Amino acid sequence: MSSSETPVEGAVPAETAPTKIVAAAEVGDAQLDGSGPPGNGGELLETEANVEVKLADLQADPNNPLFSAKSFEELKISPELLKGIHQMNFRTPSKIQEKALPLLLLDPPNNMIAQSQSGTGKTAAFSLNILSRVDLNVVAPQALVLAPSRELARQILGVIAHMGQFMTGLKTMAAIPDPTRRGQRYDAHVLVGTPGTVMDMLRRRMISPKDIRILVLDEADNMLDQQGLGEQCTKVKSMLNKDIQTVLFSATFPPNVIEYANMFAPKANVLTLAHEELTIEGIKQLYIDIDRDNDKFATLLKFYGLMTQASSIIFVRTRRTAEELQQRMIQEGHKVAQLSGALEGPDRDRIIDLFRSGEAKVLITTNVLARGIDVQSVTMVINYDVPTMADGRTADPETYLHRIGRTGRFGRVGVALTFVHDKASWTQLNAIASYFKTDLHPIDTNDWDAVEDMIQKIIRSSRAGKSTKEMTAEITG
DNA sequence: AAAAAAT
Repeated sequence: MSSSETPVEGAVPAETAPTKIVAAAEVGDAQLDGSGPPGNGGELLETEANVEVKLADLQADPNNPLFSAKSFEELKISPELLKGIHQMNFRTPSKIQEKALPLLLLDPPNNMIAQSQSGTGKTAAFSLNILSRVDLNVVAPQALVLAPSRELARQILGVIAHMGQFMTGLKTMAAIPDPTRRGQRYDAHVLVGTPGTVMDMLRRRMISPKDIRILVLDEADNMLDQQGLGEQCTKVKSMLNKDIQTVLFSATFPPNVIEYANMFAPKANVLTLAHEELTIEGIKQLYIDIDRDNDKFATLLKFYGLMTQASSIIFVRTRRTAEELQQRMIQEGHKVAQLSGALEGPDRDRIIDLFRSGEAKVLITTNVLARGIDVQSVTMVINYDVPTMADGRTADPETYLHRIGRTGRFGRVGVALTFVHDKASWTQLNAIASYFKTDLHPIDTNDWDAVEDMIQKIIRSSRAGKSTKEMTAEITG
């Protein structure tokens, strides 16, 4: 739209595109030497992926070193904010942070549309931009972040509050349904909320739009594309000032939403990835062929022991399945938590917090938690149901990618296991694999010991904090 | 189908 310029690769050595995901390295013996978990620094996040940078200003050169931040220190941010970044264990900007931060922080502010793989530090990037622009002397909403779920909104708020902990007087608030605050004004510098609630609060004048200068949509493709969410986000934007900085972030931007994204954030600087480059190398993608639908539950039971090695998420298609599966697991004597939009807000808060703390290790959930949720102890993701579109038949590659992205956070390794039980689910998984040009590895059900051993190794490596860079994990010999 | 509103 705004730029017809030829996309230019970023100022990184042009690596060969990672077409082969079927690497044949061996899972090294995890060195449980207490080297500790990787920090959140970018040094562990060398993804090989090439970010395409398209600048709204056609005169500007994307390879200009000014548009690449090799350190947080070189950015013009306050000592208090820098202290918060260090406190969070961020040492070096990740690839997306390196590219996005200089462009986000320019004055006057530019819009941005940015794509980066799951678990590479998108939240920190837009949070830093927000905090560096907040005027603490004005106690009124100045930045608004919208997310597709209550849980994600709370998580983002936590990151912003953590990063801004040394900014004296900073106030942040969650704009999510809260019966105890009915009718009260939301006078905080930064608000993070869900679209419907924010829209309602703006209408009721509980949120003043007057000083809002930044609007961020996290999981932007989902926010703009999904029926309901899209209208709500558009309505919210229409109630804000016209000249605000609009920032869209996601791991995925399917072709059908790009045009709308460009209208929502016009003249944006755009950072994109080819969809072949979206899969995270550290996530070992497996599938298991199950003969009959009825055997799915029995198969799940076989994995329970592995699931409790660290933390695991089981994704199902419907709220009802989530609840039924939990009941059956409990009947088998297993401890499992369950979360879906069918629960009340306070129960949702309680359960996700139990899962974060590790008190609940196995969580059954719907797509409500498919996107954005960052629990670094998650080593295993199980797709009990293959993700499909609304019709229940067509494969949903984006949701698959977001689901498996709940593991393998910040360069760690993880396992993603998808259940295939009939021709339809087999076709769907194949469509997903070819969409991302990824190979999925079959689990050999005849050699359970080998399966257990292989997954065990990955989990142990993950728990030891081994990053993909340190250790290339593999499954098939 | 799920999510998203105190509609």
